[in-house]
Amino acid sequence: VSSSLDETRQLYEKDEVTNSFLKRHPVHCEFRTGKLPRKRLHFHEGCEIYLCLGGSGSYIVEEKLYPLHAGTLTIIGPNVVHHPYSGEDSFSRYILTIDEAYLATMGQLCGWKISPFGQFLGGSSTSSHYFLTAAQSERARSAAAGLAELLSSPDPLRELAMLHRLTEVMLLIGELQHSPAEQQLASGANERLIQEVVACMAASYRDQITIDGLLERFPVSRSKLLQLFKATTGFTVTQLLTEYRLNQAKRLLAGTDWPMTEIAAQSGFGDLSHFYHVFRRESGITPRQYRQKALAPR
DNA sequence: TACAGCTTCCGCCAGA
DNA sequence: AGTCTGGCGGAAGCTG
Repeated sequence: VSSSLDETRQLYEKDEVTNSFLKRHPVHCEFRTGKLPRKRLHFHEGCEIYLCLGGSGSYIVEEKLYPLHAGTLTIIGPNVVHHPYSGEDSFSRYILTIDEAYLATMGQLCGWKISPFGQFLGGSSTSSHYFLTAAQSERARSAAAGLAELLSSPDPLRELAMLHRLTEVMLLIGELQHSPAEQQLASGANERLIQEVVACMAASYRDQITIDGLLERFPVSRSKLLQLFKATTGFTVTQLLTEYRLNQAKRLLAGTDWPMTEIAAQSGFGDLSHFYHVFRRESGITPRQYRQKALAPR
């Protein structure tokens, strides 16, 4: 029992990994390959740019489900709930994270009228998703590879070189935003089904949701829904539901001084005792401890 | 698709 | 009074 408790503690720390990266340096870039284990739906500071170079999978970002395959580029705003998933060993990607303040400084230099994230994400949305051509994909890959290499280099001109690489990435994103037709690859019926189910769950996780309720709205066979959902998202239906609820609870804990009864109710937990149990199990600390950590000065 | 068997969840109560 | 843990039984979810 104690070892699994340690594991959940470590999971909580992992949530904080991106934040601590950005504290040390405002830009982080890393290449990873291999399947993604099911982890937490989570949020962190800074903007995340996710470039997929091989294999396929899917990315839950708030209420959206984006398909991932070679040449997809996903941009996620700061503190936006997300979770990438792939069960394939050949899945490879670059993950680039940029500190909010750093982007704001770049924005000042470039004379952006709206916030850098608005500029970056194309308006008021909290995320965007693009399908790159082979040439665009190669540009993004080489810039990301350059960034990753520079991070471990003692080069005195490193910061300048990184800024150069970063500018390449942002120019590409600017092009993508202004390209006339965003070539939305037609997704299959199965994929659309799960996209709609995820959107439905994200919209109503505060209420009681049951599998039967979902089946009334989406008339497919029970086993098909459950199996497809798991294969696509990496979560079972109730697991994802709990993830949405926990993240809402975390936001409310950090952002309000509401009592636990209110936090639990507004997050979709019908029972206070159950809320405490689940929170403890999934994050390793109690709700009050989470609130204290979130409010502590950095 | 239907179902059996197993696991996990959920709401409730009691108590620290 | 508010926060948190433990345990229980029925309900619901999940897998093969």
